[in-house]
Amino acid sequence: MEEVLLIDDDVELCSMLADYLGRYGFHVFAVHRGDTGLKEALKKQYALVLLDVMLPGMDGFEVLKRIRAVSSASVLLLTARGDDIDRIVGLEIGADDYLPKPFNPRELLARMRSILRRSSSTEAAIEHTLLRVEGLELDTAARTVLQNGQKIDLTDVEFELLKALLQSPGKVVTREELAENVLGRKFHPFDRSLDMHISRLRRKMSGNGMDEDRVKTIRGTGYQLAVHGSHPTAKD
Amino acid sequence: MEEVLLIDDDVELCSMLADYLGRYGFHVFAVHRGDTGLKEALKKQYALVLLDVMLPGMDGFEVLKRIRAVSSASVLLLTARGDDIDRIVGLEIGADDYLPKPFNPRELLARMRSILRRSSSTEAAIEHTLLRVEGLELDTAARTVLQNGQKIDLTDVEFELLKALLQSPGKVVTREELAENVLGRKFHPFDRSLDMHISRLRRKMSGNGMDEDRVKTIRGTGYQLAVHGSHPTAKD
DNA sequence: CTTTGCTGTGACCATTTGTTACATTTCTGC
DNA sequence: GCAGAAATGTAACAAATGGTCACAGCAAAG
Repeated sequence: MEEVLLIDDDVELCSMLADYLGRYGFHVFAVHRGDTGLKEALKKQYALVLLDVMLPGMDGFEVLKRIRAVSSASVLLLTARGDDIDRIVGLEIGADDYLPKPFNPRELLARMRSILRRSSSTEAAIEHTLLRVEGLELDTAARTVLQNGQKIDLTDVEFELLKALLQSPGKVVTREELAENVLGRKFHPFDRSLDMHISRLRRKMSGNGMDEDRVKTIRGTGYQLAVHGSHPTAKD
Repeated sequence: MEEVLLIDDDVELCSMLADYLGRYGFHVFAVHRGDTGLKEALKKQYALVLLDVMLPGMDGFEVLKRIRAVSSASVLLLTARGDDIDRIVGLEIGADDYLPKPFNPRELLARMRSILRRSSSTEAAIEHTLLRVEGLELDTAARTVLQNGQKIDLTDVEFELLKALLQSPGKVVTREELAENVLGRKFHPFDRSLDMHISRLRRKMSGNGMDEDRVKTIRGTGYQLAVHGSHPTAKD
C-alpha cells in the first residue's frame, strides 16, 4: 500500500480523492494547510506528494521549494485553473508533473502511476542512450534517428540494424552477428533478408544531404558503419 | 568536486538545483541568460552544461550549437514537456542527453552521472586507425584510401591487401601471411589469386598520376610496400 | 473486412573474386 | 650471350556474392 500525502485546502475534494485512490491501492493522508503540509512531508517518507498551489498558511511553491531543499520525494503539482503563470513557474521549479484543475480522478491516477513507475526505475531502466557518430544520432528510448538534424523514419528491423552498426562504429559487424542480434535467428547463407534490410536502410539514409554510403559492405564478412575522422586535407 | 554550468532563466529553480546537486558533490555555477551562459561555457572547461531551451538573450539551441562549434563539453538539454519530443529531437544538434520538464532532481542526478560515466569511458571508443606512409593514407574506420589526397576505390580484398602491406611498410610480407590474413585461407603454391589482386591493386594505384610502383615483388617470398623517403612515420 | 505497412523470398543483374591460360620476367647453367 | 625452368603478371572467363525489384504473406490499424 503506497502512502500518498495530499495537501489541498478543499476538504470535499480531499475526502473524495482519498476514497477514490483508496480503491486503487493508495493510502491517502490529507492536510489542508501549506505549513502543516510541509511539516508532514518532512516528517515521513511519502511515495508521492500531491500539492495544491493555492493554499492557506504557505504558498504551494514555497512548500515545494522547501521540500526540495532536503528531499527528492516525488511531487505532483495541482495548479489552479487558467492561470498559466502558475503553470510555467510550476514546471520549472522541480515538480515531477503537474495537473491543471479541474481534473478527472482517472487522469490523476494515471499521472501518479506514471511518476511512480518512473522514479522507481530511474537509476536502472530508463537510460535512453544516444548513440552518436558524426551526423548520425540514434536515440534508443525515443526510437528516433537523426541524420544531420533531419529525422528519418525507420522500421523496427532497420532501426535495430542501424543500432547494431552504431554500437561499434568503424568496425566490421559480421552477418552472423547481425542475423542473431537484429533478426533473432541463426544466419543461413541463402537468407537474403539482411541484404534487403540493408538496402532499404541505405535508401532511407541517402535521402537528404549525404554524400556517400555510410554503410559499407565487406564482402564475405558483413557490414561496417563508416566513420570519417579528422579531415586530413593538407598535402606536401 | 565536479564543476557544472547551469543555464536557466528560472532563478528559483537554479538555486534549488545548486543546493540539491551540491549535496551530491557538484559545484553548480548558474547563469540566467543564453548569451552570458554561452560566454561562461566557453570561458571555462565545465564537466557538464545543463542547458534550458527557453532562454532570454539567446535561444538554447543556438547556445548549444555555438558551444559545439568549439568545445566538446557534455551538454544536457532541459526541454519543455508540452512541445512534442519529435520537434525537440528534430531541432537538437548534439546534446548528450535531454530531460523533459518537469523533472525530479533525483532523475536529473541520475542522468548527469550517466553522462559523466559515459563520456569518461566511451570517448575514445572509435579507434581511428590511420595508416599513412608517404603519399598513402588508409583509414580503417572510414574504409577509404587516399593517394596524394586523391581517393582511390578499392574492392574489399584489395583494401585488406593494402592494409596488410601498410601495417609493416618497408618490410617484406610473405605470401603465406597475405593468404591467411587477407584471403583467410592457407596458401597453396598454385593459387594465383593473390597475384591477381596484387595486379589489380597496382593498376588502381598507378591510375592517378605520379607514383612508380609502390608494391614491390620479392621473388620467391612475397611483397613489400616501397618506402623510399627517409621518414616512414606519420606527419602533420 | 479492407487497407496499410512491414518483412521475407525468388528472380534477375552488377560487381567482385577465383581460375585457367598464356605472356613475361628472372634465374640458372651452359 | 643463350635455352630452359621457375616464378610472376595479366587477360579472359567462370563462379560467388551482394543489390534491388516485384510480389506474397502477415499483422496491425481502421
